[in-house]
Amino acid sequence: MDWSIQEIAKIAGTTSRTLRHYDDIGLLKPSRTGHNGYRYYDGPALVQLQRILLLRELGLGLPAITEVLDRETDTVKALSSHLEWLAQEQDRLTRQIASVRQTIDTMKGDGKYMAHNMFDGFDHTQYKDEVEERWGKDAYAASDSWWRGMHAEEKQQWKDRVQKLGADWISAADSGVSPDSAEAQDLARRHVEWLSGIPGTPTAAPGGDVKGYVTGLGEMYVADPRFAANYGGESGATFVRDALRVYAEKNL
Amino acid sequence: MDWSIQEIAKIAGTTSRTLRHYDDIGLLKPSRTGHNGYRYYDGPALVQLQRILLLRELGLGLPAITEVLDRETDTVKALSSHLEWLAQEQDRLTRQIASVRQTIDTMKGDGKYMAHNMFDGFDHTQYKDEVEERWGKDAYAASDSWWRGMHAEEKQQWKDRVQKLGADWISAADSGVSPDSAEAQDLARRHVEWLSGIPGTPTAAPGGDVKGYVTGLGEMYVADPRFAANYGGESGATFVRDALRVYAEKNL
DNA sequence: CCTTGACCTTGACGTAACGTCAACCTCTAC
DNA sequence: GTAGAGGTTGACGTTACGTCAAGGTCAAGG
Repeated sequence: MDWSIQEIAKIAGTTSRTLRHYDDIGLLKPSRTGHNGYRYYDGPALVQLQRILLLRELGLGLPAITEVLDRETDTVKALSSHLEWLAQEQDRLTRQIASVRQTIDTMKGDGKYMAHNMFDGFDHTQYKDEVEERWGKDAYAASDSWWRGMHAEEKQQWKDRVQKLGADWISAADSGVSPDSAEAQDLARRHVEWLSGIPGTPTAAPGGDVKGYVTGLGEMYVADPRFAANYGGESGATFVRDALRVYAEKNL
Repeated sequence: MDWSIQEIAKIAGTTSRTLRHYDDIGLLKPSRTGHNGYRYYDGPALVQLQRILLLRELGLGLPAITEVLDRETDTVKALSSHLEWLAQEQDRLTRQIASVRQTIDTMKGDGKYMAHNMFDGFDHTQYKDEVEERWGKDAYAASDSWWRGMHAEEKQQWKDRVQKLGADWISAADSGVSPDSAEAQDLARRHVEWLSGIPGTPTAAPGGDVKGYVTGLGEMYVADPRFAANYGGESGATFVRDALRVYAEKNL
């Protein structure tokens, strides 16, 4: 008693294409082949097939399954190492989900903060439309008037300061010192001081969450590549973020 | 100021091949192309690239990234729907891990139980080597002596009973009734009664975890296709498992 | 005998995002 | 002139089949 290819496919809950594939890769050969080339499968073949499908559902790759069935590799052993891989994947996914959440929060975040952050080392007029679109006309207008209110020299000074700070961050990151080193922490102090010059920045006054602001800012440097680019790319931004986090924990 | 393909690759932390790929699929075109075909990238291109790499790290597909960058699709929206997908994946992984654990436990499980279970509808002599290998010579010998101790008629009766039970399970499963229906529960009762005839089966006596035994058995019917085949394949085995679980909960 | 439809076969492309040759051109330095 | 480093365009390989495409085979009916 044997079955045609479609029959076992139905019985086992798979497709004929899959069976042909398994035949091609030598995972499951038909028990008999008609003179016309038709594939026929018997009971033991069905049992094998169901083993295969079970292992596949558990996420094993076909090569691994082949090994288990052919070379008498211990099924438990194969599943155990597979389990490790699954655990790693789960871990990676968990972290990725956290990152995505963080990024989303940062992007649609407070708005007040973001609008100011947009000035971080950029010619903000370049981003007018985008700032308006993302954080509203008011946020843009407020910061814009602050900026416009400056004299040319002040503007230049500001830009120079930004540039110097960015350059120092990059060289510090490149030098390989750790984010909690004295050097990095001094940069963090300068960074926070500089931030305080932007209107709207929270202060140590009651209700001002300076600490949250600074750490959130750090996250954003990493999340948004336009900021990251100003700190030497993602690795640099990561360094800045870590340094700011340490600084905020200790001093704010 | 612009960079060659390897230069930005290094700056952004990726490879030149990737950049060529992005060029091919239209995700990121070089800002300039030399007369010799060389690709050159400028600052804005770098920023774009870093955006792309960020989104990619978050797990977005290149088509999705293209859509975000090209068609002004809202990044937050794209990330949000991506987050849903990630959550689903995480869920799937979690369930798969549980299944693999279950299967591993079942396979290397108690041994005592497994050895007996091997008789479940099979000519156990057919599996002598495997039983010995997986659960030890003692387990096999014990069950074997029980089986050998039977008269031919007894053996035949036993086999008939097994066959009848299996057939009834299959027809019940096919009939579409639910596992907690009276019919299925009556089959479960017969199943447990039948099991009690096998030496080594736990009893209601102190220390005998009949409930755990029966539910574990059900899991194994699903996990091992050789058993599943006796109950009409995986769907049938699933039905048996569910029915046994309900029965065990209520009566054991 | 011929047709029709259901079922079978092999062959081959497509999928995601590049890694990895292969064959060949270009630029800089000695 | 010639390395040697770097650039270019193909094109195959990767996972597990889905999905045509083109063409035999088989049972039933006219």
